[in-house]
Amino acid sequence: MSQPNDLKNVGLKATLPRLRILNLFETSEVRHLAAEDVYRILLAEGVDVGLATVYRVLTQFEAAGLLVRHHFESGKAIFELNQGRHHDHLVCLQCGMVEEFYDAEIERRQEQIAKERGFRIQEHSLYLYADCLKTDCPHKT
Amino acid sequence: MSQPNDLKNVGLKATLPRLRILNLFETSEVRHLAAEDVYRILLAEGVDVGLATVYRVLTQFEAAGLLVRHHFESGKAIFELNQGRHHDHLVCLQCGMVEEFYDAEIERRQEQIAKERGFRIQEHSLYLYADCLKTDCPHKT
DNA sequence: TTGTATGCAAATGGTTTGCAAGGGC
DNA sequence: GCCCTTGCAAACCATTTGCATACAA
Repeated sequence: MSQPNDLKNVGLKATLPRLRILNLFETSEVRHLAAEDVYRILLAEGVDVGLATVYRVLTQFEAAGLLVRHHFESGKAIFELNQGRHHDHLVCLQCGMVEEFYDAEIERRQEQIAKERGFRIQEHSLYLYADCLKTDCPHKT
Repeated sequence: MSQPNDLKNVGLKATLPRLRILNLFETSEVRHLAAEDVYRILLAEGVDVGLATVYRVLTQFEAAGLLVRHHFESGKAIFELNQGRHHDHLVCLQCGMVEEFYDAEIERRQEQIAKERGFRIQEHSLYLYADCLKTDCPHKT
C-alpha cells in the first residue's frame, strides 16, 4: 500500500487523490492505464475526484519519476509505474493487451546507432504492434 | 512530379488537392509533415484547400499505402511518403529534426521476440528521442 | 494560518463529421 | 449526369487552465 512518505519523498503533499492514484498503479493487475481509466476506476471506488486532478497528478508523478508516460497509437497517453527497469512494449492490436520485454542486444544497437550519428539518447520507445494470437484474445483493455 | 495515374492506380480520383498533397511529399526536402504543415504550405503555394480536406486526403493516402502515419511525442500525427523500405526514427528533442535509420539486427531481434511470445507483428515503430548535438541544431520544424 | 491542491466549468488543440455546393470521368 | 470530393462550420475528444473553495502542514 502506498504511504504518505512515498509522496513526500518526491516533494509532493500527501493528499487523498495522490495517494489513491499512486495506490492504484501499485496494486492494479493492469499496469498500463490512461487518465480516463484512472478517473473511472477511482469513481467506482467511491473516491470523489475530478478528471482535471487526475491529469494534473499524473503529470506531476511523471515529472517526479514515479510514472512513465507512453504514446501508443490510440491517441491517448498511457501511464505505468516507473520500476526503474527500462523496457519496450508489445501491444496487441486486437485486444489492446500490453506485454513488456527487454532485449540487451536491441539496447546496445540503439546506443551504437545514436553514437555513430552524433546523437545523445534521452529516451527511447520501441512499440511492436501485433496480433497476440491467443485463442480468445481475452485481455480486453 | 506526381501523375494522375499515381492516384488512379490506388483507386482515387485525381483531384487537385490530392495531386498537390502527393506532390508535396514527393518533392519536399522535409520528409515528415503534420496535417497542419501540409495545409499551411499549400495555402502559401496559393492552393485554396480546406484543412478538413487535408486530413481526409492524408487518411486516404495512408489507407492506400502511399503514406505512413507516425505518432511521435508531439501529440500530432506526422506523415511521410511510404517508400517501401521500413525504417526507424531518431527524433531530436531540441529542434524536432527527424533522422531515419535501419538496423537489420534490431529487426531480427524484434521478429524473434514476437515469435517467442506467440505474437504476429503487424507493424512496429522504434523512436529514439535524443539531442542531436549539432552545434547550431538548425533543423527547426 | 498559509500556501498548495482540488473540483468544476470553460478553453484549447488536434482531428472528424454533416451538409450543401463543386468537379472528375 | 452521377457520384465522389470539397470547403465550411460545427462537433468531438483528450487534455489544460482559470478561479473560488478546500485542505495538508
